Amino acid sequence: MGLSTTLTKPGRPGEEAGAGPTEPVADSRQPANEQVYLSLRARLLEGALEPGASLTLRGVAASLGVSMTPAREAVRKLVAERALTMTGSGRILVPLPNASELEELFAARRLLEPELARRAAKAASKRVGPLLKALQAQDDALEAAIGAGDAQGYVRANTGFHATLYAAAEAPALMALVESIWLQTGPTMRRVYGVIGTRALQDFHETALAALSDDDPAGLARAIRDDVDQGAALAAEAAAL
Amino acid sequence: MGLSTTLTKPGRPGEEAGAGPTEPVADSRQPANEQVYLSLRARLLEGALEPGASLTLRGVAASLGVSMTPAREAVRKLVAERALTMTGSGRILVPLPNASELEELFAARRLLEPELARRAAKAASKRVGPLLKALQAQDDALEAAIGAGDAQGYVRANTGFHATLYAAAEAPALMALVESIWLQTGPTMRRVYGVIGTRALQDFHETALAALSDDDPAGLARAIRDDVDQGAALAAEAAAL
DNA sequence: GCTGATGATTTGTGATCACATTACTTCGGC
DNA sequence: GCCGAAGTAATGTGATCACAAATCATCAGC
Repeated sequence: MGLSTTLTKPGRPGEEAGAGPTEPVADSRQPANEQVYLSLRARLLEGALEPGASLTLRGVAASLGVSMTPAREAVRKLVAERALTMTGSGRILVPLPNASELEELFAARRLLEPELARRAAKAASKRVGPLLKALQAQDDALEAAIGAGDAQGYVRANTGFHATLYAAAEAPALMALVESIWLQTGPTMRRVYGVIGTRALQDFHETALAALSDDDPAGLARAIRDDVDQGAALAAEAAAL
Repeated sequence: MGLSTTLTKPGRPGEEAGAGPTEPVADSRQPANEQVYLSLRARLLEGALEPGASLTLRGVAASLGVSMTPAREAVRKLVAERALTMTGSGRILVPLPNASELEELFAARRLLEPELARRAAKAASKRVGPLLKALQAQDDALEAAIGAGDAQGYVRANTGFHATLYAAAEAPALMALVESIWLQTGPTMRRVYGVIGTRALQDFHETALAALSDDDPAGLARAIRDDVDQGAALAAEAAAL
């Protein structure tokens, strides 16, 4: 049984839809609520959870083999990060940001991410080698996912590229803000994959890598801004879908 | 008994320090966890909770007359918003952002708030009257708090001014990001009051009001940016304190 | 065939308890 | 007087239960 994620119009109350089975975690000495949180978070980031789908505390708890309490902690943490929504009556849903909210989220990304990129470039300017290599790997994974038609892998590799870059900035507070945004755009970003190919896309990741190796923080920031803008355009298109 | 907020080096385990008594809420039909959340959040925003102070779930619960469960929900929500911190062992404390984190937070404010101000100006351009009046009231309260030596009132009025302005932008996603930042800077902002007067301060709120009534979004955004910059300078000074 | 009410079920919330871990206090030794 | 160890108290976590509210399914009526 999955996460008890059901679409808004499921067949029966007990029926489970979407997201495949999740192993009962079990092992590490991490608190249970953290494990549930990470599990849900990863699915959200990758867009594995359908926007509009609903989950239940008991369902989440059962699917990960824990009690209701840690499931509650995890879900409410995600709700606090706006990665999940609770209706007034307490129903938990994967949010479906409307066009206006999506615009806001990308506006915020456009403001914050170039700054993070600039800081990363400055911080890593001494030793760009390892960073470039890691970014190249993420970008390869991204292209591979596109080639393989793996929408989930595409979203994961794309956020991975940005996350790897910004990690070099060593700015935890800014990073937390950006991650919160990603969590919110995650579910819809998956749909973006569907419109890829309907537009001529420019590879700003390549531009970013070039700027980084040229030790050009401003150029890197510009490339990231363009990349976010392109993503915003795709998202706007996908949202209308 | 307060919120069981104890400084890091309190007299005895059961002893309560800081933050005065809080009425047991009780009334409205809001869920208990929300009431606890709002109560803690308000104190955090106003800087009523000393940075570095520690709270306990049982203490919070007892002071508001609820059980441990809603206290947990509220505290963890605040932790998710980085308004509270949990040590690896689970101790809850009011975070004391270091200079570097403070710089990040103000950098984010500097990026996001002018945008929010610009949007507010555009959205309210048809009817600036009521907004101007509300902002003027907040600004009067701010000056009154300064005159009265009320540090808590100062912080409340200052964030109130910004909150009132940005509310006109009707951008909930952006607003949520900014509020998360305020929650993080809140405790240290109280200290800012201590260094006011040691510097010649310019009243950018006045400039902002003028730009708003002149229907000048760019000018308003500039004024807000300057205001944030000034706040950053004060905070940097206060942090060294 | 469709809409409306009614009943059973599921849902989140809050409370309480046991437990492992951590922090604190106290007391002994140098 | 200061430091370190042992015992004690306190803390967050997780589980379980009762309950009120809301949802969904079923079915009667038109």
